Amino acid sequence: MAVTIKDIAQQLKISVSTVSYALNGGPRSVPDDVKKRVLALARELNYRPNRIARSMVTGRTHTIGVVPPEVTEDVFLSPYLHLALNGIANEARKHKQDILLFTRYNETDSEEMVSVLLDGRIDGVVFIAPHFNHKNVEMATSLHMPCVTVSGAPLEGVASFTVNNKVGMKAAMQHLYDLGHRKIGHIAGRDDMPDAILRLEAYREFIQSHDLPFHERWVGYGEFKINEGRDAMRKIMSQADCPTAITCGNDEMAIGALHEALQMGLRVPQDVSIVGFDMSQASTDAVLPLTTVRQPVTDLSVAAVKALMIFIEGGPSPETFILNPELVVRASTARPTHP
Amino acid sequence: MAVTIKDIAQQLKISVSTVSYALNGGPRSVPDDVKKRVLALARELNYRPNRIARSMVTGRTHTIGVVPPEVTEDVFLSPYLHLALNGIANEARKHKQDILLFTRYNETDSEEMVSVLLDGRIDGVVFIAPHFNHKNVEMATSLHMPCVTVSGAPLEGVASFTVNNKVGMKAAMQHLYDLGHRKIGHIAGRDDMPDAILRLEAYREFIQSHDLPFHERWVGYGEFKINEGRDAMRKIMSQADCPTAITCGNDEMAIGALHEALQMGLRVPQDVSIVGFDMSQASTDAVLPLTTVRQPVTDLSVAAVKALMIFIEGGPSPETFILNPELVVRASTARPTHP
DNA sequence: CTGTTAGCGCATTCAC
DNA sequence: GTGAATGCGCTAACAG
Repeated sequence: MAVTIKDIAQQLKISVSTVSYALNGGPRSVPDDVKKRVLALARELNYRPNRIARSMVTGRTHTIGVVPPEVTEDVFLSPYLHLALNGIANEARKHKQDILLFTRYNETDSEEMVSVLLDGRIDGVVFIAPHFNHKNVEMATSLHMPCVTVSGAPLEGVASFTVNNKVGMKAAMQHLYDLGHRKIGHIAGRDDMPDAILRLEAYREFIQSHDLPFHERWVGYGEFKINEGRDAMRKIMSQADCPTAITCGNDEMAIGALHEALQMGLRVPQDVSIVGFDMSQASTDAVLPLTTVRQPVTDLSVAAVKALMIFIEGGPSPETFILNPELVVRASTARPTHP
Repeated sequence: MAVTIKDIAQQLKISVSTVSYALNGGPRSVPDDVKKRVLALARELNYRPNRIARSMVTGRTHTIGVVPPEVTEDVFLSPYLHLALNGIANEARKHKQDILLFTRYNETDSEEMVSVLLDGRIDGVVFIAPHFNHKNVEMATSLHMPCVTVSGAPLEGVASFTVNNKVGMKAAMQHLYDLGHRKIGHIAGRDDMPDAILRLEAYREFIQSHDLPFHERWVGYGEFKINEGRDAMRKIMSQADCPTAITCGNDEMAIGALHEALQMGLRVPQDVSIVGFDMSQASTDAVLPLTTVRQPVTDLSVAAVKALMIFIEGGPSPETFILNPELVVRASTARPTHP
């Protein structure tokens, strides 16, 4: 049995309230000698305040929740999630908040999911890249749980911290266009992920607005993973009439595409240019540094937590923040050698 | 104000215990019609059980804590941590446990740290690669908090799930030796991290037992990060008399070493062979797939959580598990061309 | 079979 | 200035 303030009170023959005030340094003052004795005994008995009990009465837990995009095996292998988590952890530490990682809610059952969120263990929650169909976020907000999202869908009444995906992909396309590319393909991410959809749309819009040739067979689909990038690349580049450049929904698929291209005997960037999205560490460490669209996920996460904390502490509601991403030109793009 | 079982009881003019039993399906039976009405009203009122309150009485939180090796800015960028976290999350989900990530304890102040751990929010804790000086782990254990460690130091009375670092490094050295290498250098990790120390020791022991030449200037030191691998490699390989092969304390530094070698105009593996440690994803995605010692961190984490849960649920204490790692030979090693 | 009640550990209000 | 008492929401022992 753990030692409680009651134990201390009894041994010192004083009341629990006095002990509580002495331990917390207020709000009511306690004579110095009494305070000293309380502190001494607390240390001697190895007293640890029970935060659960404190939460019951204060309503604050000093813990913020983090909900990953989905709950499947190995979600925590996603580089995107790492960056977000890192930013969240960095900022949370500054606010003396710990992080509760939800591992087991059920995306398909909003009821259950929201119950888990609202069960009292957290003061607020950060959703990482929620899907379009993520009713949970809206439900949680409407039930007065402070929420923000990092990336993902712009949702009704929920502040989102994200980059302008269309601006980013447009910059990638413009870069290729300026280099002289006219036959440009795309490897898109999950079709239920807002970011992926917007990037694909921007690709299509650029193709149209610049009267570039478009073939559905120049577009591949994956779920943001490296192997899917490989598969899509193989399909696209093994056609007789294939593009000279590829934009990708994220860096991982771009790296997969890069590896596959090399394995197919293509030279990058001479035979095919590749552009990623995110500027992940992997894109820097790749065989050759990837040209990519920089999405400062860590910074966005920091901003999201900052706004969330202000709200939790009684400040104004967080507001959506959309950053224009910049293109980072590195070694995976060049002018086409045989246009 | 959130709705409670008391609200439901009042509206239905029944007792809170009946509501509680109806909601929880036991331990005492409730007539079907009453149960039905309770469930209906609960749904209608959007009732959510408060887990904090439940924890107060049951003593269980269904949350396990995770403590990173240290709490500095950007710890969550460590690939090693990702693998561990991923395994922990995978297994935790199976046990319906969420994860509390400690972001703010102070490693230098064990008192404070332990207080945070023991404040009632978790049922047990996984320490990831604790340093040698990690008094906290032993203290937490002695205060009856169920603990396990993944990797890191073998600590008094705490079950550790780790690989045999010496066996792993020895295998790496033997592989190079068998290829014909006699001049072998090493890039070691942090000198306060048990794993790094053991790997360095194994390197030294192999050198001695095989009567290989040893120079302190062939040994570099880093903190497991990619840039430190670069720096160490540059120092080592820019000497007139330099090694033909390098073993590294982890994959990240090996990748740094690889990049630096290439940048220095050296061919890998012809001019210099490089062996990593971990078999991280990055080691597979690198410019050329790294020969490395496979440390199945994810699997170890899964095993650690499994054992932890058994203990939490009243089973036997977890026991230390030490796995012999295997060498994975890939493209970064070959026989020396000019020995 | 069901209602009343005693805590869980703490912060805080109320009464002295 | 200090002790007693209340309640946070819930579970489970106890009493009817």
